Order: sequence, then structure tokens, then C-alpha cells
Amino acid sequence: MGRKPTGRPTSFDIAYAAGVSQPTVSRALRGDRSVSAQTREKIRQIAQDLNYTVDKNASSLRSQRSNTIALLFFEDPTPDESMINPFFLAMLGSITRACADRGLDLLISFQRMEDDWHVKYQDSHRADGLILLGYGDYTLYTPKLQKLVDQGTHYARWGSVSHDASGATVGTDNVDAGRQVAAHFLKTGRRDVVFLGEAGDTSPEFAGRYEGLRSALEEAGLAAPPCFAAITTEEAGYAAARTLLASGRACDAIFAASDLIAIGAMRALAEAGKRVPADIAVVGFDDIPAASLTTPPLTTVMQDIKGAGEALVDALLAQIEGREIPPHKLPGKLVTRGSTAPV
Amino acid sequence: MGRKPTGRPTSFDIAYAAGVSQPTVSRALRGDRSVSAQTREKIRQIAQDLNYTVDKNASSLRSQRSNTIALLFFEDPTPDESMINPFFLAMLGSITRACADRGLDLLISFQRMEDDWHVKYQDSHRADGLILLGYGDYTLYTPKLQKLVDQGTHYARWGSVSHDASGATVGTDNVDAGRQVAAHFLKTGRRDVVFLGEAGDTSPEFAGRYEGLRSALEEAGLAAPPCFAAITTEEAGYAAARTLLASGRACDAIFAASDLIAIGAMRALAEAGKRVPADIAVVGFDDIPAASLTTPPLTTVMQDIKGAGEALVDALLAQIEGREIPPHKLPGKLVTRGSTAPV
DNA sequence: CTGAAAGCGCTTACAG
DNA sequence: CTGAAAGCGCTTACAG
Repeated sequence: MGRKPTGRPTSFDIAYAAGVSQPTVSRALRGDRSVSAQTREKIRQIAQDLNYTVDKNASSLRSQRSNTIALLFFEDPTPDESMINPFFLAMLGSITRACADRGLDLLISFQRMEDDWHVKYQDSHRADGLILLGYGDYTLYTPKLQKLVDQGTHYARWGSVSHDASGATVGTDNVDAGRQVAAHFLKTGRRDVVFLGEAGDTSPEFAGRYEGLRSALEEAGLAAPPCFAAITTEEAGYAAARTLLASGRACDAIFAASDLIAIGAMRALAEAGKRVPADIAVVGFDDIPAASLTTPPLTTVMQDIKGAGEALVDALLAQIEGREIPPHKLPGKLVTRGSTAPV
Repeated sequence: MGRKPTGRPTSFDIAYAAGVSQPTVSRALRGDRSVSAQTREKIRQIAQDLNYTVDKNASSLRSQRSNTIALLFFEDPTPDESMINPFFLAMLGSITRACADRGLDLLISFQRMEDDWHVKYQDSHRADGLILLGYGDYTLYTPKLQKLVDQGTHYARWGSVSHDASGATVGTDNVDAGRQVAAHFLKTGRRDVVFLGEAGDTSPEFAGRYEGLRSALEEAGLAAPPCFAAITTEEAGYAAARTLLASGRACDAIFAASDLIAIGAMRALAEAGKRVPADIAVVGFDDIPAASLTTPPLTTVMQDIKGAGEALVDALLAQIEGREIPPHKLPGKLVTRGSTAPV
């Protein structure tokens, strides 16, 4: 008599087999030092023999801690199945690893910026906190972030670090990266730079890149570069470059706010008979895998993806535990390739 | 008196506010038709006003159903942060969407094939079932799959459909795709084809592609194509093409088992002064974004990523509900680009 | 159509 | 160092 033979074992089964009480099993398996080392080891052994694992739902329900975080991924208004921005996908890999290293489970959800994502996860106790990642109109984003703060939801987000201070924020130092690009242009003899990308309030990261470029060029005595708007897709880059060409505005260098934009722009330049880098140098941003495959290979700014994933997870954990953490800026690194070779 | 004002609301708070019992709230919010439509609507309204959401842990604990599935993603022995195979990342996006459409949460975890992933998720009631995705040595994979079956774990996997029947399987019809590639070579005047990729027991998908190529060529009276092994990375493709060139084996067409292999091979060919497609035609597999950016653009086989995500999720749900489902083959589609232009 | 009761499998004071 | 008791917030028979 005693143990029912059916179903997977519970902590009571382990307790019975070990001749201890059920709470002792719970303590032992969590490594509680108040259980004698000997008992702990014995229980651990039995649990393994019986193929026992702690029921995550019961544990989370009781402790009110899920050890799970939710990654909310925003996409552009035109979600094209096959062409998710590779940079964000690499970030996803990095966040996944950072979570695994810290014993956290990761829920993932793709969202539209417009949706009611701000209520779903933490409120239902699925997750202890959120990581926000992606792109889209920042002016839509801000009020939702405020709502998260009001609700007391823990979150960390990737994006523009300087722009506002609500929640934990991690991002590349875009202004500095823009200055690096400007310096590279100047050093390689380019004088007449154009920026491709949306540089307004809706895209503070792009705005930072533009700002760095502009300030460094002006310090060198050059005029502020003109700006041709584009969201971060290959198509938008193509269209922006066409607009640039049609405008008659001459230039010898293009700084595109992302690699996808740069790749689209290079396609437009090639169609128009402009040679890269002989006529026009091109620099992108992100260093996605495709950047080294273009003709010529694309000079770009590499972001610290591994560092970013870890910083995001750690910032979120800090917030969950009530520690204050300052916004975290990661350095960008210029990767020089053929598209900016000196002429 | 009555309601404690602190913390987030429970179903008891909603019941109190609605003047009904707590079980009625539970039924109403799940849309149980035994609750009168009027009561249901009233409760739904109150729940919304009080910002109530069902506690996922309590609900899963009681019902023994988590409505969550876990995606286990395997990587190659050499996991390079930045270069996860873009095809699988696109699959991830598609699976995410399929889950969202069906009201499922998705846990995601990157694993090494060697690790003990087969025990972690379903046993702890984190997930109702697993989706297995990725690449690696298939001979390592098989015993783990058997263990899943023995444990009664529900899973669906992406891969070679014909190879074995355990668990729900979804995959591209690789043999047919290989035959399409052969037909395309023959039609464009290629006679001397080489296969780049591991075509043995360790990689049944690649083996299927080779098998389709070989059978169609032999039916046309040609010899079986030689095979130069490569795992699915750009570096391996580069190395395999170098081996091919060094071997002195002449050819006028290469079928690479993946786009990454094809891209590496094209780099080796360019370095060796071989022109694509004038000297050698090249075909890849997957149609990753980079395939259209190479010089010349790469002819390849597009897999039905959207269909694959849906088929995987539906196959898993079927298995969880005890329905039998036959293995599901999806058609591949040849995408013709410059790398196979007739000479 | 609705309610009272039980229980899912844990963790956490509390007591000794 | 260990145990008896309570309770996390739901869902599910069962009764009416």
C-alpha cells in the first residue's frame, strides 16, 4: 500500500522513498543548507532515480516567482515572414543564451507595436519581467512604456539610451558610432556626406547616429549632412537612394542607418551606374551576415550583441530584485570593408 | 471590510464584485456556455475593469495543461553567435506566429545536441510538448528521440520525413527538390554535376537532396554525381569547393546542400578564377535572404517556411490530443537566379 | 444555470 | 536539522 503507481512522481513520492517529510524534499532539492548534506545527497539521488522534476507551475504558484522572462519582439508595420531584421535575430540568440546561463526560461512573442502587449505576461504570472526588443514608431512606444511603469511591471528594453529614463535601458552608443563613421569618411577623403534613414523623434536610435555624424562633420568645418528618410528595410533603402539620385544632390559618401538600408541603396546606385566606392562610399550599421556578402563588401558598425543580451537580462534581474541600475551604453565598432575604400 | 485592497485581483475579487461565486467567474472567463450569456458578459466586463488576468500557474497546475510549447533549437558543434543559420531563424518566426494564432505560449531554448534536453520541459510541466528544430549529427539524435517516445513525451520535429517514423515529423520533400535541381541543370545544358554536402546517415535531409539529384541524373543516362562532404556553414562550403578544385575533378555544375555552403563555394570559385555561371553553375538550398545578394544572385530551393511552422504546431497539438497524424511533406520550390543562367 | 468543496504540487512561516 | 500545517489561485467533479 502507500504509493499510487500511476503518473509521474511528486515530492511526496520522493519523501516516502527517502523516509523524510515532503517539505524536506523541497528544501533538499533547492539546495537549502539547513538540510544536512547527507540527507540532501540521498534525496537528490532518489529524485534522479525516480526521474523526478519539480512541477514548475506549483512551484511558481506558491513562490510567486516564475524564473521566466518574456521577450517581446516588435516588428515593423509590414511584417514580411522571411525578412526579419537579422540583427534582432542575432540579439534573440544572445538573449537566449544569457537566460540559459542564469537558469531562466524564456517565453517569446512577436508583437505588433500597436497591440496590447503591455498587459499580457507579467499580470498573468507567466513571467517575472519583460525584455522589449524591436523597432517601430517610437512615439507609439513611449505611452506604452509609461503604462508598464505605472503598473509596476519590470522590464528592460533595447534602444536609445539617452532618450528617456523610464525602465532599464541598454543600447549602443549611437552618437559615438556616428562620429566614428564621420571620422572614417574624413580620413578617406570624403567631404560630401548624405544620411539615409529616419532621423526624427520616431527613431531615436537613428537620430543618434545622425547626430554623431553631423556634429563630427561640423567640427571639421563641413555643413550638416542632408537626410533622406527610410525605415529599416532593403526596399526603403532602395527608395531613399532613388529619391537622393532624383534630387540631383551630389555626394561622395552615404551613411545608411542600417545595413538593410545600405544594401537597398547600393542596389539603387548600381542601377544608376554609380560605382561604389569609386563614386560614392557607403557605410551601413549592424554588421548583419549579408554585409560581408555584398559587392563590394559593406563597411558597417558592429554592435556588441553578446554584451547586449547579457546586459539586458542582468538589467531586468536587477530591476526585479529592486536594485537601481543606470542605463547601459555599449560601444559600436567600425568594420572597414570595400565599400569605403579610398579612391 | 471584505476585499483586501492590496496586490493584483484574483477570481475571488471578480466574484465579489459581480455578486457570483468564484467558480462561476472561472467558467465565465473561459467562455463556458453553461454560464448565462448575460452573466458571462458582466463578469468579462468587471474583469477588464479591474485589470484581471487568470493566473497562468494556478490554471496550469489545476488543469495539468500549460498551453505552452517548448521550442528546442539545436546548433552545430561550433555555435558562432552571429551566424545562426538564417533559415532556422525564419522558421522560428513562423512557429512563433503559428503559436500566437492558436493561443499558445512558446518557450524557447537553444541546446547542444549532446545535452540532456530530452528531460527538461515536459516533465516539469513547463510545456505540453516540444518542437525540435535544428541540425547536427542525426545518429546522435535518434537515440534521444527514442527516449522521448519511451517517456511518452509529445513532440514534433523538423527534418527528414522518410527516414524514421517516431514522433510527428514535418519536412521538405528533399528527394523531389533534388530532382527539380537535376532537371534544371539538364535543361540549361549542364552535364557534369557535383554535390557539396554531407550525404550520409548523419544528415538524412542532405542525403535526400543528393538522392533526388542522383536518381534524376541517372534516369537521364548520366553517372552518379560525386559528393564532397560539408556541414552547413559558409566555411565548410569554402573548404569543400577547395577540395573539389584541388582534386582536379572537372564539372560544370554544383548543387550545394544549403545556401551557406553555396555561398562559401562561390567564394572559393571566385578566388580560383572560375566564373559563375559561365564556367560552373551553382544551386543552393533554403533561399535565405543573402541568396539574392550574392554575385551573381544564387539559384536555390525555397522551402515553405510559413506552412512548415503551422504544420509543426498542428502536428504537435494533434499528438497531445492523441490523434494520429501522418508525416507531412512540404514541397520545395526552385527559384531561378543568375548563378545558373545558361551559357 | 450556479454554488460548496476538494485538490493540483509545491514553498514558507512556525514550532520544536 | 526536520516536520505539521497552511495556502498560492485556480479548475473540476458533484449536487442542486
